Amino acid sequence: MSKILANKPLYEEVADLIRDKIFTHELAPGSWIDEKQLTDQFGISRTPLREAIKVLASEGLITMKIRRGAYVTEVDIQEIPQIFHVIALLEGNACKAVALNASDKELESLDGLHLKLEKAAADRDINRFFELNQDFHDKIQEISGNRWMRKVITDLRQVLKLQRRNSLTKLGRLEQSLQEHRLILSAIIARKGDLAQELMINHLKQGQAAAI
Amino acid sequence: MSKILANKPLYEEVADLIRDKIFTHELAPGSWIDEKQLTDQFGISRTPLREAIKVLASEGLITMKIRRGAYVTEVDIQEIPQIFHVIALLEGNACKAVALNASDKELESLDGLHLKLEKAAADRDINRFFELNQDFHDKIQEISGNRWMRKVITDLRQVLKLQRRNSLTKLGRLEQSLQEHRLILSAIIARKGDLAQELMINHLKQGQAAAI
DNA sequence: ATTATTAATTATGAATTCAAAATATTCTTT
DNA sequence: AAAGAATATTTTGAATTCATAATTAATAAT
Repeated sequence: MSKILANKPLYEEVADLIRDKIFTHELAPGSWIDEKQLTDQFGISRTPLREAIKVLASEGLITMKIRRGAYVTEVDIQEIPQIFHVIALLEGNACKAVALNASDKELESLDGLHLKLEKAAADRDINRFFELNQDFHDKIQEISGNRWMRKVITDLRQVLKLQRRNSLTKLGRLEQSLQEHRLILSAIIARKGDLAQELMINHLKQGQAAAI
Repeated sequence: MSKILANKPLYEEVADLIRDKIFTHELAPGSWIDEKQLTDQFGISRTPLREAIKVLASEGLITMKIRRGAYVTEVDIQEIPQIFHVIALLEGNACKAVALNASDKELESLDGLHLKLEKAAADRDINRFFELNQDFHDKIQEISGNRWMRKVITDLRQVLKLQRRNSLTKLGRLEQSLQEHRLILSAIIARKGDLAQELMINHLKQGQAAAI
């Protein structure tokens, strides 16, 4: 690593690197973590690597077998709807809260984000769309102001990323997702809490269907 | 430790021990983790201790400051309602699911648990009551069958335990809590999903009020 | 006596070392 | 040649060691 004056502990940097590898499927679900290979690759010792592995295990991304090693968690396909269910419950509720309580200024910033999303879609910039799509959801949670709800959703989305590869890349799904966002946004702006909630839940259900 | 053939990795045992210390307030919120003191006390080296600390940090129980150490997380009092809100949303939903989908056998086991709870209350066995109270909630989640929801609730309850000391020990609260459980159980058995959900949410709101 | 500066101590972050368990390989034996 | 036992290698779990940053203590200067 040879980094002078790190602002982050090494084990966190390493955890980030491994997370990336997991999400890009460079480390695919079920594959074993080769400590030697990774320490060589990262140029670090086993200590911070093993600390990182333990953290990822407590996030559910990695599963540890005692005296046998650790492997990337394989999410049982039948658990995917369960995870979506929890996310939908929470994001739907956050959405309702935003519709009912957000300040005009907050709604403006949400609207601004959505505008960028429209732009990315028009440009057919899939990666940017994907990123902004995530930002839109995250912004709603931010505005709703429940730090803990946000953390839970973030963690669960992370686990979903183990499985899902390309739900948004499916032709037509992008356009449909955009349309759903439009509806959600207008319900929020119209201060229709229940409608916004329902639309968000439906939106996530669609995403789930596309993911499986 | 000097334990031959451990079935759990040492760092997990240590994490459990530290969790206990945190919940009993032997390690109170805000107090710094003294690595030397703990390694001496547990008779282990710093390696597994530090691994445990990192896991607890990712659970939110401990906060780490780089090159400065780790301390028991102090939950901002204004965040408590946020945490309760998430728990209520999830447990309420689980409760509804149980009312609508549980098998008769599962309801029987839930009823059996409640009976023990009544017994403990009659015996004025506070500790046992507290334990069974937790089991009752946990059983509902188990029956509802969403592993991930359960994990989320467990983690959040853990954070709550940082703060709350003795909400159930308050005179009268025990009896009231029991009465609320009775209502929830009968709504579930009567297969009234929405009512069961509402009662559970209300029950948790009461608990929150008592906790603050 | 109080503040600055420097030195000593302690604590943290990370690499290395060591012991034991698991896996792979070789050597028998049939 | 195949199965099983014995040995060697690798890998994991945990203690120890080492370097550096942070804190405390001690000294000097105003």
